[in-house]
Amino acid sequence: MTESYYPDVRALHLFSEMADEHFEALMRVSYVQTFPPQIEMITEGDSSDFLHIVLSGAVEQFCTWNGRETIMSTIRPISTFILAATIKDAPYLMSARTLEKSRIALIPSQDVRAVFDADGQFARAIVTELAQCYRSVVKAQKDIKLRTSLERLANYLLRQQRYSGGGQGFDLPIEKRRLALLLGMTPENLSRAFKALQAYGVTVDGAGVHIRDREDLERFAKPSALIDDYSS
Amino acid sequence: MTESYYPDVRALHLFSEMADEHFEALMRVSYVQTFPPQIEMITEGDSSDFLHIVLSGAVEQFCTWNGRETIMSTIRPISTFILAATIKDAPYLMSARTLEKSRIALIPSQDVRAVFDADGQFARAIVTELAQCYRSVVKAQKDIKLRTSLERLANYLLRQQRYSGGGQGFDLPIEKRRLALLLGMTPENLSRAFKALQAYGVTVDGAGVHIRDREDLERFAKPSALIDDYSS
DNA sequence: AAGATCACTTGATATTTATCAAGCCGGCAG
DNA sequence: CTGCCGGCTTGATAAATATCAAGTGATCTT
Repeated sequence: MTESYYPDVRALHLFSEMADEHFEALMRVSYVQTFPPQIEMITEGDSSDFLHIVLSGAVEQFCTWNGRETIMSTIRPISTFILAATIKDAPYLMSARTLEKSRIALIPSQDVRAVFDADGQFARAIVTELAQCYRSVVKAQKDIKLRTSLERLANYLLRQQRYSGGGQGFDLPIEKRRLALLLGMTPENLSRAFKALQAYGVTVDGAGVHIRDREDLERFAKPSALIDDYSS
Repeated sequence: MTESYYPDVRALHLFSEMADEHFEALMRVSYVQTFPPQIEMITEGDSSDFLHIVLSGAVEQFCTWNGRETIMSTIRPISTFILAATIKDAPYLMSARTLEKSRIALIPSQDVRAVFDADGQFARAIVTELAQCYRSVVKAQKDIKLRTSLERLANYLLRQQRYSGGGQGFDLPIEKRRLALLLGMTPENLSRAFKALQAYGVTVDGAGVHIRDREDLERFAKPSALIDDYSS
């Protein structure tokens, strides 16, 4: 197995500041696996033996209960996931499946915990990352408890537009039926919600979205830094 | 100001393992303040200058957007809050108000961060605490995205029953109008939901709740360790 | 003790969201 | 090329949830 992914992992804020020897130690015990699309890599309730890093492809975290399913987040390269379960040595709260063919690096959880104790910089980075994850879920919680589905979609589109460079037109990064579950609604209602947003200058053609006048949409969506700004 | 609260704070998992000198250093720069009921101590968006610890009384975290309000959690002694904002040195995502007259200890955020770098045990404890907080929000998110309001109430009652000793009767720890917002519904619908749960042996008189047959209610509520077990 | 206030409840109604059942359409396999 | 399949859409309907408007009962205040 090639070591070509080391620099990419090293560049992650989680690993960028730690001592070389500790980074090397982690990389030596980790390995890379390639998964085909639509494979459930992690099932909620299982014990967390590895910290996962998405090197290429895409992974989604989802949860099920009583026959229902919802999507919690989509993870794209290069990022880690299930850090909290790894740290706490507790069962996964979310399942994960590949959306596309994906390369995943796996670092044994016990080694992550060991290096945490030995490397202060790494410990600092883990805490920052965890705090970031925590704040992201709090924002998601505010989004769903304070907004209607139409408002959630409008704000999602505004975030996505910004993320994709700020131009009027951009492509949805995931299928609509998945976006619906991510936003806490059904695919049918997502369809209707897109139509309802035409009144605010939003047009859709397949995965392509066009926002005629951002300010017009913002007047309806009322985006807030404390919900929609994923960088803080 | 008395130092009588030191042992209580020291007993928190967050502070129990750290070196004496570091604990003393934190306590020296911290102070205690007593707030009357219904005081907004923290407003979302403000910068996070202190880590807060509820010594007595009760505090609730809530969020607002576009004229709407929701409650995120209730914090009772002895526990910390807004740890993530303190660590990241980022704005608060949630506001906080006292429910009763409360004594709050305040530790300057910069000192928390400094001791974090100096004390590995403390760093470890912070990470564990943060991971716990993260997992709690994920569970809350699953609760609200996968369940109807009636199911959320049923599971809340089962959790509360267990928490209060497991007997058939127990008292709601917060007002019903607050419970409604915590569960993501209106007070009116909470009232109706209680009535609907009569069909499963739940009776309510004021703050008192009686569950005739736990198993009967569980058949409807379908509690899951991955949503309702707050200890893992 | 009388009046005011507030949490809670109830009923009627409106809105939001989900479900069910087709139908459309583009990609893909045979 | 043709037919099938899956994602998407649409319409009709049902269920869940919110809103509005009273009304009740307890507590607090004066």
